[in-house]
Amino acid sequence: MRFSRLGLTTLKEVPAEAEIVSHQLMLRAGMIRRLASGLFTWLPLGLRVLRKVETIVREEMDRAGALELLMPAVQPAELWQESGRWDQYGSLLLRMHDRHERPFCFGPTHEEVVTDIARRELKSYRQLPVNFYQIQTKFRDEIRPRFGVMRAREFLMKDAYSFDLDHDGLVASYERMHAAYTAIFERLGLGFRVVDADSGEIGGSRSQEFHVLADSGEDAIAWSDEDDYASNIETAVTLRPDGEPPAPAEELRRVDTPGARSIEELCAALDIAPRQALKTLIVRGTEGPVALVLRGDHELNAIKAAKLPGVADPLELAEADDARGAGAEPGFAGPRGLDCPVYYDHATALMSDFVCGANEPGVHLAGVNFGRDLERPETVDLRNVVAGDPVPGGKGTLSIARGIEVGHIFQLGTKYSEALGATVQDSDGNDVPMHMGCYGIGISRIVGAAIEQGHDENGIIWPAPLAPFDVVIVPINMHRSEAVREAAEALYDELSAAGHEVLLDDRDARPGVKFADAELIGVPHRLVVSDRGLAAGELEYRHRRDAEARMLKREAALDILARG
RNA sequence: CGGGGCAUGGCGCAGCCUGGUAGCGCAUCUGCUUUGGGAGCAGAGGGUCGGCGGUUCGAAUCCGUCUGCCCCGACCA
Repeated sequence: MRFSRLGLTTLKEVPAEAEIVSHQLMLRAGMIRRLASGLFTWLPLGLRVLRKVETIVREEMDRAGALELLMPAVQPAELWQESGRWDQYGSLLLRMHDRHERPFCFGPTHEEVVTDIARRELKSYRQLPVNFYQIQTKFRDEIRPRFGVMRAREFLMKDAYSFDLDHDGLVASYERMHAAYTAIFERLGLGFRVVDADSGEIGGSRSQEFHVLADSGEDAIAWSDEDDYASNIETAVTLRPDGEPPAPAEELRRVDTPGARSIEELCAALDIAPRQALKTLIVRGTEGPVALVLRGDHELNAIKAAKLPGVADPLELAEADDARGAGAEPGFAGPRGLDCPVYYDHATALMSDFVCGANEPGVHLAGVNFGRDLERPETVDLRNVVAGDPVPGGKGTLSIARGIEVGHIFQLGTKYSEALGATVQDSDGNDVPMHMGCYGIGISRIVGAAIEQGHDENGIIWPAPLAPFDVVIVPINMHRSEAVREAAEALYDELSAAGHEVLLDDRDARPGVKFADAELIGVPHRLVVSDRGLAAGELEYRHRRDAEARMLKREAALDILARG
């Protein structure tokens, strides 16, 4: 490809709409352009990268024995009514009507459609296992699209669905996908981690997420430094600590704390550390409010809390009046004297001489102790893990990093096959619902994630398998030197013929402009052709990751490229 | 949806407070010079100042309203 034919305009300045590096660089490099919130055009340069990801995913899915098909993006409402999700899915689902006023939606996912195919096509256990997949545009009407292609409303996704006769078969299919995903992310050259995850709305028993590690990631993931435990922080388990709290050293007393409604304000007012305070949250319950009590420096885990008996799911704070009805004063709530169920987090078990709300405006209690001022509580897992927490398996401690969720695999079980009547005959001639798994990869999100992981102040640094071109030829003064032109053209032809994806910067521009664009776009190998080098039979070579360029004999430079 | 902000050529911004000729840098086009890290000079094109309504002799500027976009929260590949 000749640069002059690429139709590309790069930007020196960062468009104001872009918050994170990957979005900024994709705009600056001319990979994408925004059409509306969460909707993007992939320009030729960006599309080349998207296709690379797509190709690798397709090859590995095929290798794992999955069968590619292509389902409609637009789906009839009746299928969603059959599964019960037409009403459940909410406004994430883009709904529409055809000319006959029949309701449809733009598919956010394809469990319903694929299960419909399966119930029509799969009749016998002898046809199983089957894994159908597609690479297709999805639409989810996200409440807040952001970060460019990372959380777009329209995006490219690989979604796969496995069908097995029984649970054991499902587990085997699931393991095959786990292995295929691992192979995919390794081939893509991305640093990633697999973690246990909440199965969420989709339902089912087991689920794991594949995260590309990056500081800008929206998820926090925790893993063990000694065994293979790894989990999204949403589901990472905290343990009940061993031992007893220290004996009380202080008397229970009231302290005036006007205006100290948060832990931060309380600690500032009393000059204590957050871990010496108790945080009491009053949330909605199925029968009146429920109190959740945590150590002041810990964060409530809403997913864990919503699963506790008597707590409303999804988790919501109680109205102030409801809280007062249970004896709690919002902003100054504490467990003492409450008239509602109270859940204590494990970590509170070892606290002594702590501070908590007195359930009166402007007043807290200090020197509070369990066993004396409060009943010694049963504790539950309520909080997010923090770095240094013990690993649930018992060995080592947890580390925490941020990740971008690029893949998610689920064991669905029979939820959809039962709802839609997707059964096969087993060897005894009985109709049994198939056991399903589903497996997603965010193709377009991976492009953004790769940039989050690979960039510097000059632009993108692609992993080799994703680069839009693998080598860029920068001729110096090509438009004045016939020798340079001929050498550059010859090199271009030779490398192209050898199977390289070559970008020839044939623009009549100054070298600095070409260097800057080559680095912005992130082409891994750069060859500079100049009169100076030609006289010595040399080319200048520099890898995108190298600090300095070096002069090499032509053959030596070509040798580097040949080795990839 | 709740809270906050912004909207002026393709991109980044100024002008608005205190109403009166729409401006700067980058990008684009032409010419000349230049040519190893985002060149210089000269010239050119491109904006109904987000839409609608109001106030006024006169609105980018003041008022109202709608829309779009961005940020913080819940959601997700």
